[in-house]
Amino acid sequence: MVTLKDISKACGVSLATVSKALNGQSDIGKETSERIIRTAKDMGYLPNAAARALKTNRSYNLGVLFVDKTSSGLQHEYFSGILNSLKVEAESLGYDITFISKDIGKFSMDYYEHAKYRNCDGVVIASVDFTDPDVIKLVDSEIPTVTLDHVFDNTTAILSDNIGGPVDIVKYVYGKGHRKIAFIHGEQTSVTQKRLASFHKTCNSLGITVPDAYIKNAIYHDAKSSALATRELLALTDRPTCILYPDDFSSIGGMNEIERQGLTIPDDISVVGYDGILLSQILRPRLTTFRQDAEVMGREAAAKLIDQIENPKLFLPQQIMVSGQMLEGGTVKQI
Amino acid sequence: MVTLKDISKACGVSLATVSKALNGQSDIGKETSERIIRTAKDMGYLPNAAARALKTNRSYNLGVLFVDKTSSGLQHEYFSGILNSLKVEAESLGYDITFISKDIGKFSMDYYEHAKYRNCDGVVIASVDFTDPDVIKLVDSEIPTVTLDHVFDNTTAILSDNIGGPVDIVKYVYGKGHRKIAFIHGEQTSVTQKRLASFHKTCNSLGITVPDAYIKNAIYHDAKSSALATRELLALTDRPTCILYPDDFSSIGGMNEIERQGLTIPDDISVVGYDGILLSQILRPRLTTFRQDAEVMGREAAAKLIDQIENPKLFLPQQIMVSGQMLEGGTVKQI
DNA sequence: TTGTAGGCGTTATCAG
DNA sequence: CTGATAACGCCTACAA
Repeated sequence: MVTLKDISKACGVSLATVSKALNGQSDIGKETSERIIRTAKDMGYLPNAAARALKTNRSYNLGVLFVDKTSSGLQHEYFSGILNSLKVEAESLGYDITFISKDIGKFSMDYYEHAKYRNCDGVVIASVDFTDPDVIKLVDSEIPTVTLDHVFDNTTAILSDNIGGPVDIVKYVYGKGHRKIAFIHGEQTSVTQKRLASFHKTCNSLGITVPDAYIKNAIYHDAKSSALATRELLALTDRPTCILYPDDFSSIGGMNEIERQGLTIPDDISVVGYDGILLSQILRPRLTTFRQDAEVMGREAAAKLIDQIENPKLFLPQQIMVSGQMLEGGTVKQI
Repeated sequence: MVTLKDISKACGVSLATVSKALNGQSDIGKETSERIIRTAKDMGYLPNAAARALKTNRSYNLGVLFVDKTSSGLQHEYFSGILNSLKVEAESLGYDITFISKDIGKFSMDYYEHAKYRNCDGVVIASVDFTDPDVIKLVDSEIPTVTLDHVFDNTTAILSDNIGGPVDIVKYVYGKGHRKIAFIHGEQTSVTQKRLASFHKTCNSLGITVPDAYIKNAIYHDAKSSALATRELLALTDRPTCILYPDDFSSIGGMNEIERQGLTIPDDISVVGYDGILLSQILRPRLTTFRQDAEVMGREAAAKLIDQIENPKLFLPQQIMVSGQMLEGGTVKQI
């Protein structure tokens, strides 16, 4: 491994001079500087991140918290989309990404300790149980954090528009003539609460009354529970004409159930998803859904976190709303 | 931040003693050792990974190469499944995971340089273009590597059974009475070559002749290209009775095309996928497909790599075959 | 059984 | 403009 020392020998200058030249300090002669940079490249010099981190207390490394109860946040196309754009943006700004978790090896650490141990300059928190005390500890610590889809007091949050989504959806299906709209929602989280409240509010403002029986709970990204909820809805004497699902993936479970009962989509029942993942757009009929912009969410998360890291003086926690958009497919009928 | 020095002061012993006690060296008095460990915990001591890496040349950090041409290897459920289990296994063995890529920040590095810069103890190579000279450079370097689904000379490879998969599939559909079997394959990679060769060989051994027109190329994870290939197959005067797809996801494109032509699955045309991702199991009819065991692949990759890192003397490159299994769904008709 | 001291590769301060 | 030199936090002969 070639170090600064090797270069200093090769160039016949001091170690300090090499360091300065390579870091573009202004107080080095232009010629010397160029010579040093050239030989450094020739010799295949690479800075040693560990040494640099030790000295500067900056690792250029971002932690990412990506766990959910099913341990499969990564399988969810929405989240893997976020991760991907987060990675791309961070890398373009010179930062690497490391997963943060509890219990690394025999050591039992919490998230904060893990991030600290790895000298993370900051942590992006996505897809976790935000009520976990370990998450709160991390958020309350001195480590800069950015949360996704959850607001804490002193942290920047990147938020998908969980109010606007249901508004757009309900207005859309209302415009298609639907008045009996059922809503199957995911497990209790602040995201779910927002979507549900927004659903009710929008229905209310449009003069639609939603029977309690039209609200069903299920589990995100779980086709089975949505199928079950669907079956219950179809068994009602006063059936809904349109069903909103927690997400695109689970809507497939619902649609299967509908078709199993000999009904067709959208002629007998209309269906709307949520997320707008790739999958939704290759189904036939194309799924009518609300697209969350995972790419922007990931990019913003990285950008805001790095901004906070690099300009701590200017830091003000903010909530950044990332808007989505309706994707009109063929699963909602005009009635 | 609490360091060894702080603990040494608090305990009234030397820094070296603390280090030894915390690392479980045998040459420290039992009492002293216990006292040190206790106060370390009380004070909330955490080792500093950077300092340790600098000193020991071991980072307990694994690099992961996860890029494909579309920059979306992560979106592919098969790969995100591998990543997930890789992560879980590595963490349980005390290793963290960092993504490796080209061009981090203004620095333009290749994969090897990036891994070196981050002091990765080893790198898992998955989902890349294995002909990329930068990949070859990394594989040929002194950094331990493990590849997924591709064999290099001096490296351990974790291989999905791309020979056995097509064998099982062809035998299965043959058993269902099919003799006119078409195969739509993904872009040219060694994986594709193996599957294709195995397909031909198996057909041959069963006495099936496959017309050239039954072999179509498409793109992995791309519904559109599979739909197109499907259309061409259906236009043949002597149509296949069964179509094999490059993967589950793209098979949806094919199935849409089939249904758009007024044909039903499996009554008019039978269909088989590849991968056995979650999605395939929630479709109705359930997709008949060959499941690749992503969980085992990820786990083995981590385990073998770490084994190689920790026992370099005992290292022998090996090829580990991870077998899959047929998942019988409802998309292949008995004829 | 414990302590001393040197060094891993960098950066930064301060003199020359 | 350039060069010593002291840290950063940790590990490890070697000495006591």
